[in-house]
Amino acid sequence: MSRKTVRSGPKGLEPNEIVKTALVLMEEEGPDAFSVRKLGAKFGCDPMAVLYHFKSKTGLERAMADTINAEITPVDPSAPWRARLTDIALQYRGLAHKYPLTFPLLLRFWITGPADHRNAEMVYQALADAGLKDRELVDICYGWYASLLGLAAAEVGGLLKPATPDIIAEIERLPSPEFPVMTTLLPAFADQKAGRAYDMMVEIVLNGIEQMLSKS
Amino acid sequence: MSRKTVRSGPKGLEPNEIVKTALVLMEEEGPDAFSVRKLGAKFGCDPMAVLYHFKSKTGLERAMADTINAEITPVDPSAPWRARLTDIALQYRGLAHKYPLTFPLLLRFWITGPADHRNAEMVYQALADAGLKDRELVDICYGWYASLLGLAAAEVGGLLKPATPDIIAEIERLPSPEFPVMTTLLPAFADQKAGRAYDMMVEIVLNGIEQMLSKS
DNA sequence: GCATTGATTTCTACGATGAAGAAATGTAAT
DNA sequence: ATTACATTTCTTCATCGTAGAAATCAATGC
Repeated sequence: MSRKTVRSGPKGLEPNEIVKTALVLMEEEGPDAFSVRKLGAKFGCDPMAVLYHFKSKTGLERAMADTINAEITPVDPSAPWRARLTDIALQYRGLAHKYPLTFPLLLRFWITGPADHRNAEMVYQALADAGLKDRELVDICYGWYASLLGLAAAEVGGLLKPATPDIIAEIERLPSPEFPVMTTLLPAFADQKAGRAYDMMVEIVLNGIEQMLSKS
Repeated sequence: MSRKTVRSGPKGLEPNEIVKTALVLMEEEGPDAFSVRKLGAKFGCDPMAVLYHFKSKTGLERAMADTINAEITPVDPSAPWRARLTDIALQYRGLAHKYPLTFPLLLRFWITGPADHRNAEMVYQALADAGLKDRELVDICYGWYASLLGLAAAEVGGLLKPATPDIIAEIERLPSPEFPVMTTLLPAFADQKAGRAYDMMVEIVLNGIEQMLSKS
């Protein structure tokens, strides 16, 4: 009546709203401190009320993952395949930066739901238009997706930030005999500005795919 | 007096042994059911005794991550750079298969500890030998590492296994209006045998890098 | 209007978890 | 023996996810 069309229940708790608020909470608290109880508190309702709409906390998290996946906007199907894939790649990077603490969920579930399928469909189409077929098509779609998520997750997840000295010291005390000079690289890692490495890797993979096309 | 032979404490609880047992427990229980208490039980000692050696559960997990990283065996420095990188890539895939439930820790910490640095050093060396320099070298070392872990994690983490029907139905009820034909791809995803896609992606990235070399 | 039905929401309770902090226990050096 | 120090245990606490029963509410059929 008062609401749009039909309210789902006494409190009008809608799954959509729950997920949206859950995303905010996750970004506020981080994956460790994120809890169903705190989420319930945000709605002023019992924790179990929100869990009712998803069967479990994991179900909720899956829905969160799929919801941010749904933020990927469709690419122009008439654009060249490389442009389409680059577009998608940049969008995923954007997602990772917008939801740095939620993004890792995508690598926990890998296949999240409908939005995920829609996105994979775009990649599939682009690769098909590039001229790939059958098994190669499937394999590379899979590979593209996995490496892309890895890259984006690494960028916001801490490949930039080295472990703190005391943590290193802690682990150092363990088994490893040899020790590397590589640490000099770390500051350079931290120089990772504006996703230069990301762009470069995307380019490299696309070039590799193109080369594979010309060979077959 | 002598360090090695003497046990560290009353119970002779050694960090090395703890981590080794922790890895077993993690593979038995999975990341959700893995707990410090159960680990303590395996040693017949108080849970806090194991936490004493690592400052927190997270510290222990970091040590676990670095320990499996340490299983990567050094590559032959005299081999051609492509062979070295391929070797490393395959070793990471092996790690993922050996510790499917522990491997995701590598994507949680990204930089885990000494063993991690040693491995990165090998990649760095290989890329340097390939002819890369400065910023490109750093960027691609970073990108190689991130996409590699993404690929390996995806293979054992479930990109093969589609979400169960009821989970899909659960999420379907949410926002997404359109729905794709892409689902037809999923069975083909599941056909991922013996890491064909993995090999192909490694090849593609290496080709892309080589191409970048010839351009500059 | 009223009872029924089915979908939500709340309540209570349970077992498990990570960890802080004090106390106890063992080992080694003086 | 005494001291100093490293390791282990014990107690306790706040928090967590969720099972299961009960309560609440909207809508439907009569």
